[in-house]
Amino acid sequence: MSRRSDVLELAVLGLLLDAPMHGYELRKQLNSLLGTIRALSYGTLYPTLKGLVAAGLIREATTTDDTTSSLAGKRARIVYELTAEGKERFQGLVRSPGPSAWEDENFGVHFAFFARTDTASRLEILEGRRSRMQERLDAVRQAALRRRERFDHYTLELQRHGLESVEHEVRWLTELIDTERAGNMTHLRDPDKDPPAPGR
Amino acid sequence: MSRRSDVLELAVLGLLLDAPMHGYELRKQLNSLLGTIRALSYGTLYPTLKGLVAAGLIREATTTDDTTSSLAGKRARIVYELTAEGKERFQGLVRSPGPSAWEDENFGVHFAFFARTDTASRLEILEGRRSRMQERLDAVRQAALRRRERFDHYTLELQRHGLESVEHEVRWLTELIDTERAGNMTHLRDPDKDPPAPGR
DNA sequence: GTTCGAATGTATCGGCCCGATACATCGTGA
DNA sequence: TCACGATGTATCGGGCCGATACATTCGAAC
Repeated sequence: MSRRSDVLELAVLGLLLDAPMHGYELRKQLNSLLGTIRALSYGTLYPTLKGLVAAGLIREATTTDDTTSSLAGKRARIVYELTAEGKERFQGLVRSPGPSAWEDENFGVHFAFFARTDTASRLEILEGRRSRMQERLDAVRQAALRRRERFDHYTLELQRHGLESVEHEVRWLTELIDTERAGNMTHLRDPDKDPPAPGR
Repeated sequence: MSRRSDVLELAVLGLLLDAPMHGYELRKQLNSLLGTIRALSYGTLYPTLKGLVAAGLIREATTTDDTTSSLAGKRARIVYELTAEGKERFQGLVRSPGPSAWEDENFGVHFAFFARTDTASRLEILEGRRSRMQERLDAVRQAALRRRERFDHYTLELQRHGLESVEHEVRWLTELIDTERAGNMTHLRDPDKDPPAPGR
């Protein structure tokens, strides 16, 4: 209930922002969206949905098509939609650098919903992530210098690969930041629409 | 008890293979070894140690230095060492392609203990991981082709970055496999010592 | 037309593992 | 001497996963 992971909440609210959905669809969309990055299991999803309803961020909207309704069956099928508080909450979450957003597994989820926010928030989060990755780079390099001989060949290879991966991410983030800044320049006056610089 | 995660067990047994240790040291070594890859928390470590003792894979060896012993204090300090079954079990684990070894977070741990096994096992695991990564590559590329237009700019960027990361890992694995094969050629007759091809 | 399997849909339960926390001792430097 | 940080063991609450159960609907094969 209390320390709900933020990022799951963000994902559910973000998807419901596009359109009302039921749980099954929610899971499918998220898993196709994030692919290998992160999966959402039913064991997490349904309790989360209940929590969000209890918190007043989403609400149940029973299906409009009653073509099936005789009397007994009543196929269970619960469509959820955002409340006003839910939309507000999503905006708060997607901009917030709340602690969990910086973790390796969570950052990608956060990023996947960037299209629903504005350039300023995007830049803040991208830069926050990049500076953290650079700190990590420095820390690992320091450590490597200090006790290089204590490690065997394979551990060193692992370190090297890890380092290169982080460097790769830093380059990616820098690219995105530059694009974002360039795009920001060209259409300063409408913060709602956000066609991010054309080039793919 | 039952479905113990394999990789934790591997790590603990692997470290104890080098030298007997107590929990605190175990945790420090592992976290410095794996750095950002994976952390081991006390909430996991101590139950795991108990489980391993119960399974007869490790045994408690009370500290030899009794310089401190007056009578009351008896600073709690439990040194663990491998049993014969433990060493056997480790060899089984480090070679086994047991399901958990292929997960993203676990493969690195497995890899970190490569120095304790032989070239054949290393090659099997490296190639297993590579082929899985290539499958993932294909799957993601397929998916991207099929429904490219359904995703927004940021989701596509996420996909691209993910793809590049996997490609990077495949290149790394290929390098390692080549080195391993070359090293295997040059000293076929002693599988115990394994000075893996000099180049860093 | 019927039947059978795959997709759609909701829900729970056991369990791993993390993060926080508590408690105790030791070494060291101000 | 006294405080603080490192060493050390241990537990507890809880989030999230994986498996599983169960019901309905649709399409394809026969």
